[in-house]
Amino acid sequence: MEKTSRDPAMTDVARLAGVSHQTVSRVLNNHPNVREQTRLRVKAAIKELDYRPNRAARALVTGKTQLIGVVAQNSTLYGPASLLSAFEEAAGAAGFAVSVGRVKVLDRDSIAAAVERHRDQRVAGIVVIAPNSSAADALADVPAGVPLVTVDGDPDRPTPLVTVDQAKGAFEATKHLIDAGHETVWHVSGPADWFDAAGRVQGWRAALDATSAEVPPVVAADWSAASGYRAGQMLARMPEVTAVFCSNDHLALGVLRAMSERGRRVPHDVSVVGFDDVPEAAYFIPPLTTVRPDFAAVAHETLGLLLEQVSDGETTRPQRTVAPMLVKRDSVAPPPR
Amino acid sequence: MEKTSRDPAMTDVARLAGVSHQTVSRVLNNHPNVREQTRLRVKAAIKELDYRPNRAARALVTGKTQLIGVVAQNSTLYGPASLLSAFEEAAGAAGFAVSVGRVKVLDRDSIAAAVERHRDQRVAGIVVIAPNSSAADALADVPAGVPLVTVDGDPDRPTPLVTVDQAKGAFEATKHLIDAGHETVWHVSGPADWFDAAGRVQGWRAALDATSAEVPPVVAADWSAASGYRAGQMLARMPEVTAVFCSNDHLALGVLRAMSERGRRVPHDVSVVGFDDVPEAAYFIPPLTTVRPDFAAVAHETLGLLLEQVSDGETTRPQRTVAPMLVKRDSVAPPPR
DNA sequence: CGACCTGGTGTTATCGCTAACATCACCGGC
DNA sequence: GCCGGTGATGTTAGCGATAACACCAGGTCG
Repeated sequence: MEKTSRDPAMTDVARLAGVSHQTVSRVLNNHPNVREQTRLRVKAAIKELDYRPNRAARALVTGKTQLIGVVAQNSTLYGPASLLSAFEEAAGAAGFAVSVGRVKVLDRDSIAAAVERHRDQRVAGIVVIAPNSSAADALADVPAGVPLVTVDGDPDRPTPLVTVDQAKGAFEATKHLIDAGHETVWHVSGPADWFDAAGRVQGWRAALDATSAEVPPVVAADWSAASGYRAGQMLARMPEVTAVFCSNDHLALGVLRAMSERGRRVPHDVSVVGFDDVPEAAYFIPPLTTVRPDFAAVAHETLGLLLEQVSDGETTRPQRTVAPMLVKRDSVAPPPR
Repeated sequence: MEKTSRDPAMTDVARLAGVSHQTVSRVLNNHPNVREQTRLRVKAAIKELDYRPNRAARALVTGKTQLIGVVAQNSTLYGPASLLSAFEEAAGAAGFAVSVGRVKVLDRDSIAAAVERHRDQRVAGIVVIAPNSSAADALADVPAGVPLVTVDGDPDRPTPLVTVDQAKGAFEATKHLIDAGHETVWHVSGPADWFDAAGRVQGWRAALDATSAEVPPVVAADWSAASGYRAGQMLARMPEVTAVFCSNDHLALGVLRAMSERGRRVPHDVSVVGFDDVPEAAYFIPPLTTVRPDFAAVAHETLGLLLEQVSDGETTRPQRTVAPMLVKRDSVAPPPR
């Protein structure tokens, strides 16, 4: 039986088209100085042979790959998962393959190891989804010279960074509640070491300060519905609580449930706003008013920033922020009189 | 300013160690015929220069890459997301990089395009997460000869496939309810075109048949909590319903909530079992008895099957199944008398 | 004691591509 | 009508690894 012959190479295309392999290369790379007729002949030959350029050979001679490495945590949290998914799509559309290095915990060693694996692969650039402080710390170890963009990372660090404008979203959510007539707004917060959570606290506080509203204590939680439920049980018992801004939709779901169990109707007695706009948010009872981050936009900005670094070596505007959008549904109403 | 000189190559290591580059290659690839002393000298040189082999060069000469392509849907559903995450980890541990090609919808064209992108990259093999029938259909277009493993795909197709044993998990869940004393078990199902959902229906029915229990009509839903809630509202009104097996935990959550709103206590009045064991399941009220698929095991099997194909060209046992585990919590009790 | 193996090493060719330079026909301008 | 420019193409030289073969010392064996 005959062994399957090797994949067609550039010379095979060249032979079929009656040109040199270099001309084939020129056609492939859209060089200007190729006669139209020749270009067509070459393209026909490429199609006929189902020729695909060998990326390894190209990478070898150019010293560049079309690969982007992403370091992400091994979690299924909505925010990071959406971000990753959006980034893969954006990079794919730009002709880059995305290699994902998963990490169990966001600590220094794991992240350093994941970055090393990517460097071994000679990725063109690396994106790190670093939503909490331990992850951000780990980036100090990454040697300079590797194009690197942090997503969801520490806004106080000078590394190139793209984030959702958490503070702005939180500000708008809070202001929306105040505008509805609430005297003040309580806040159920995510984990303190997450930048997302910190930014949302900051925006919430700013909105209260702007109208000289009293600032109640932050109710600390993690990102889970369970912890939102616990926080909600507490808040439901306090009659002065008429408006709650939750750091994400799952927390809000927990609060919604606690309120409902205590007989406090949403939005009639208590208004609730979330953050993330998870797919189910519109099906909560009542449909949840929330803040929608534009993950696709974050992904695009990230890719742009990274490719800028890849080509220029340096970046002029290292930090970019994407404004989220308030999505009004049915969980906000004026306070009861 | 001096331009950063190029990365060290094998010859640089060779020069430093006083050997030929071929000897360096032998050390790197663990060839037997290298003197121990030489091996150590070479290793020291590698370390000193922080040398990393150029994968492009290796791929060029060997014709193989260390890349695995994965095609997955652009969704954040718990099952597929966990699977992807687990696979990335497993492949990473085995020294393979994983390139993810996201697809917006699981239709023929999108999947074919994603597969083509991976073939362009000359991945060693491709994994397709194809949880519903349209995705499985699309695989008919994939040319033979590319190592390919389907995860969560159509069990009736002859392609190499790894799945959770949905039927077994559903069987056990249902049997657990029957063993607790329930006369029959109702089922809230996922979308009919998903294999996961179909397998769970099948297992549920088998368990009922095995004990000659009456088989109530399937309550059809999608995967969302919202649809589970709607199904639950209906079931809660029917006093003869004492046990419900839900096709996933989110559905179960919706059912739980509907039951609670109607004053039917879980597990005292109605028992509920879910599927997936999402992280929050232990924090539902009551903590949910559910079926836990072993995503890590699925990932390992998948990788194994793929690498077998890569090396052998053919596979002997093309279909593998991973048994899930029943996790007993507090949502199951004997029926009320 | 010379032929032969064998473990350790070096030399050379090669993978498929792009960059750089070479070639050549043809053009316009003085 | 010769010169230099320019557009279209071909030729050659690597990129950095592995594979195949060559080589050489030292031991084994007939």
